[in-house]
Amino acid sequence: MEDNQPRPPWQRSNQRKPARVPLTQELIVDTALAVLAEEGIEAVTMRRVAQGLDTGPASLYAHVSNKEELHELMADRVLGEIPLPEVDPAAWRAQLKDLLSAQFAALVRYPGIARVVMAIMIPAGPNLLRLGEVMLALLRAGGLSVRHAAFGCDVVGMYVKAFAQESSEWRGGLADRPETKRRAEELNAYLAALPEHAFPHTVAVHELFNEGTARERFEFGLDILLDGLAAKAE
Amino acid sequence: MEDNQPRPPWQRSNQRKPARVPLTQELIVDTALAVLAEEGIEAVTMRRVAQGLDTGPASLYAHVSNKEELHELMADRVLGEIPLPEVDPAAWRAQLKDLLSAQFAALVRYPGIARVVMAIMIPAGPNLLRLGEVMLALLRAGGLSVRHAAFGCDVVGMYVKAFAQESSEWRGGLADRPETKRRAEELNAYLAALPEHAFPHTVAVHELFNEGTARERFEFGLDILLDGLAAKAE
DNA sequence: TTCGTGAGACGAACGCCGTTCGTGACACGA
DNA sequence: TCGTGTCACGAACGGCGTTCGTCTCACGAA
Repeated sequence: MEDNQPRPPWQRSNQRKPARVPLTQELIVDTALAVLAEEGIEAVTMRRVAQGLDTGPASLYAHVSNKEELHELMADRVLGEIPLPEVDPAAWRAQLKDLLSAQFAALVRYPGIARVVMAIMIPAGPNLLRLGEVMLALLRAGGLSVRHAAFGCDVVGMYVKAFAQESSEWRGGLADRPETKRRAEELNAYLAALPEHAFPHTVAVHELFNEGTARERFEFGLDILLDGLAAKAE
Repeated sequence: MEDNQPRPPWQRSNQRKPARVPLTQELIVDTALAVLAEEGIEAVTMRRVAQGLDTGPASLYAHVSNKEELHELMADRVLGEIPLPEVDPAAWRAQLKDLLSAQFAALVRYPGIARVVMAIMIPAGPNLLRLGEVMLALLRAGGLSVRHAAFGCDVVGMYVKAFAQESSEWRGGLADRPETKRRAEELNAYLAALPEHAFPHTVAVHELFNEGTARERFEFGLDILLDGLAAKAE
């Protein structure tokens, strides 16, 4: 990150503050994502991001109008990292599944960003638009009507976002050791002590909650959705 | 809400502050839900709730340990309002669909509560437990294995929560007139001006975003999910 | 070379927020 | 009558998003 080479004297001479970086929107988003990856989403405050750039919070507002806008920029960047396939109509189902899995993975990699994505009402970022276009193309290639493709795109996207939110929130909460672990143990004890006549199924199922990775459960629902969408094709 | 009947004098005599109400957890949750219904979720602050009870924020902490706990209590209350059916194995699919629709309706009635429900990692409230039990019973009645029932319950519940969150957030944002309306118009103009060769499907579909009620789209995905789950039955 | 100008960095402050602490009022059993 | 413990609450702390006004400084015109 840092440039340790000795600078030519004519460059050092007239610069009081040694490494004055110009501070762009891109740089701000970079720093915000770094903070997110290391300290979680609620650490991404204007003050914390500014501190990561060795400046004050007021300096950010020249490049970003809001904390909300910063969050949207972060989300767009994260979802922009995933590679988009060339649409192959014969393989639309597999391609769509891969694409959605990649979305899931990208969202989970930055724990907490999924909540931000869910809060974005209108996906107007450039990367989000491209992503939506490809998903629509895949569904159309699968033989769905325009209407079904639109609805299906919506439903499937929401499923991925929601699962990523829950999954990463749980992971983020689990990483913070004492609180969540204690609650999980409490719940286990609570469920084990539950009156079995009143909650037979809950008791029967309760060990499955801790078992089964998030990815497994994610794919279970995803397959169901894709099957259902394929059945709507004409 | 208020009791305007004149009180017997012996009740009035030794009470300096005229209507000193004892301030219980239930009362706090009531007030919080009233604030939520009228002013949205982000108005539900400790200070605002306390103000609604004519007291200071510190007074709440005797009955509620956290803002987070308050939120969970609110969520449990809202989801507890929905009536649970007697499980009829022959009608499991219709019963499940009705139950999920009722969940959706309850979550949308208090705009913003869906986000809270999503953030609850472990549904340990009494009403949430009862709800889960019935959903599991319905899926088991539909012939699913324990494992599939557990996963299906998870998936379906998440779908409802996510859809309610998006839907109510949009509705909440729409009620606040100027900002969201402006963005929607901006997006319409933006999409209309989109290069059609690069985003053919997005352009073709863009009017469907504003059309089609949330409920319609909700049921579209719900039917797909239920079909898929029914197909897993043995 | 000098000077005006405009964009950007930033210190300080405002009004919120969640939460804690210490005090004080008050009902109740001894 | 007198502890005593519960609960309401005023005051305060630290942190947040955001705004305002000032100051620096590169750059083009004269």
